[in-house]
Amino acid sequence: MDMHIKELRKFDEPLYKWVKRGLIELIGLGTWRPAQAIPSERKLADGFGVSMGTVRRALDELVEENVLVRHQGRGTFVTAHDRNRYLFSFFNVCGHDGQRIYPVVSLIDFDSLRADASVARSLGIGAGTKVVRIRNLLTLKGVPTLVDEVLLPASRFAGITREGVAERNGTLYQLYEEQFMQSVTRIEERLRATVASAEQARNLEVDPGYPLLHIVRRAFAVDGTPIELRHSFVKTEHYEYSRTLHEADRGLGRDRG
Amino acid sequence: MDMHIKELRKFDEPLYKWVKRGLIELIGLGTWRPAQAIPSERKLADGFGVSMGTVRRALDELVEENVLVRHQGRGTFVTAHDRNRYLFSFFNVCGHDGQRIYPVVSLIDFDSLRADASVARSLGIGAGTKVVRIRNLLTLKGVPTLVDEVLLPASRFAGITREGVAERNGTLYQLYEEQFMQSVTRIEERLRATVASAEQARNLEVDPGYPLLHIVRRAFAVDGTPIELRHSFVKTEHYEYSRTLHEADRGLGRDRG
DNA sequence: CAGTGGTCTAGACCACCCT
DNA sequence: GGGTGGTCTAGACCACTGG
Repeated sequence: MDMHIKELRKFDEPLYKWVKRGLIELIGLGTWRPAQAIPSERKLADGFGVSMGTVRRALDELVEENVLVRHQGRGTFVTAHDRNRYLFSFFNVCGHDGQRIYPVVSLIDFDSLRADASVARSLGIGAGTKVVRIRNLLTLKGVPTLVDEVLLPASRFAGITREGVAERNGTLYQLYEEQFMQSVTRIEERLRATVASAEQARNLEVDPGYPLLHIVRRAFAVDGTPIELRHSFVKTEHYEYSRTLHEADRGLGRDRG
Repeated sequence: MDMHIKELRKFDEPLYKWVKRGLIELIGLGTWRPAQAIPSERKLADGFGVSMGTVRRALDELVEENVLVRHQGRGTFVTAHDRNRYLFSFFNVCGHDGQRIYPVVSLIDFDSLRADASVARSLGIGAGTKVVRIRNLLTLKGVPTLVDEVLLPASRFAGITREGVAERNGTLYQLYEEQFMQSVTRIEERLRATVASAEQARNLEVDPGYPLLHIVRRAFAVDGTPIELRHSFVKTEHYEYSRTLHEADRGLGRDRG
């Protein structure tokens, strides 16, 4: 097994939380890649020196958070996020009739800049730190519908290039996961109404001043730290933003673990 | 204890699912009212003739679904849908800093009309059926922020009056639950950007043409049928719409087991 | 203080999957 | 058959709550 768990247990922390943190750490280090199996529950229990029930509880929470997937009789696997999984999870734009459509993404611009105070706070990095900026136009069934600006902390995406982004297969989040070992498990979105700037109007083929849906999104990695800040501007003439909420899905400050 | 569990276990059903169904049944029958404690885990284990771990698993799921609430050292209680619970569950407007504020609601208008084809389809009723219309202005910290129009199928809200709505304590959803036995457990929201009409502008103290967030909401009862159609128009100058999404919260057709 | 839920153990037996 | 996860047991000790 060779588990080098150097981390100490936190004061007053339940054992299963410690096991969970340890597993997140090991996954983050790339010990097991997406779609690969992790050791069996019995082996993990031995490795961590706890009972199977305790390991099971840690695994339960990681499965609930979609970090792991269990297959009876086969094993427990690190979640692999294919195109559909990410799109259906986090792309909430659909037709007025509720129909979900695959967007065609075209890269408008790729550059880097220094984070101002607001961006730095949102990404949990120091002001003046280098961030990568990606700007896209999303077209749905031939209708230019959404422009966005994605900001990434350069330190977590070392080696990212315009070509890598432009020539990717699938979603940006798959790129984060496959190339940079950053899986998105949670997003936070704030929505406002605004009006189109000259450039947005040009891209979306409307007049300046046309009302747009402005979505500010922060995406979080498995360890709970922010890895992306994204501003999206949506023309809602033919498409709209859609979500179903269950009472159990509380709005803020939810603790799933 | 006196548990008259007549229900038989289903074939191939796990024990804890049977316990869970039994508890839901007993709660539905009014054995324990909202805000009342249910028997302790040990007593339930005895009553059902299973181990505590099995009871615990059933309770875990009911807590996750917000049917029960646990308080260490005190007991396990049937959830009461008070003002805070409904507000935090379904009112997603907050300050730009994320701060949640209690809205002050004032009734603009109350009347009834016949459903047109679109409304009828949204509410799952026949075209021409009578619907009640409630229009409100919501003010946050003195700032008029949201106007909405609520449409209810009159048949499910027999006896609803302007006075009953105006003089309610708490949210509309509490009114639905307490007066009309219609608990809201799920909502579906679609968001668009639009511009203020003359009347909306007057109510929200902006100029006509000001960009507004337009939220179309359908609310569903426990049995999954729609009971409310609501159009909200939000001035997002000082407040905004906010949601946190976990990957586990999939958009459509989710089954919470 | 006694009673509650929160955590944890060290197993058991089963259904399922792969070889 | 041998290994996996799925379920279940019959306890243990702890922290917290209320009287």
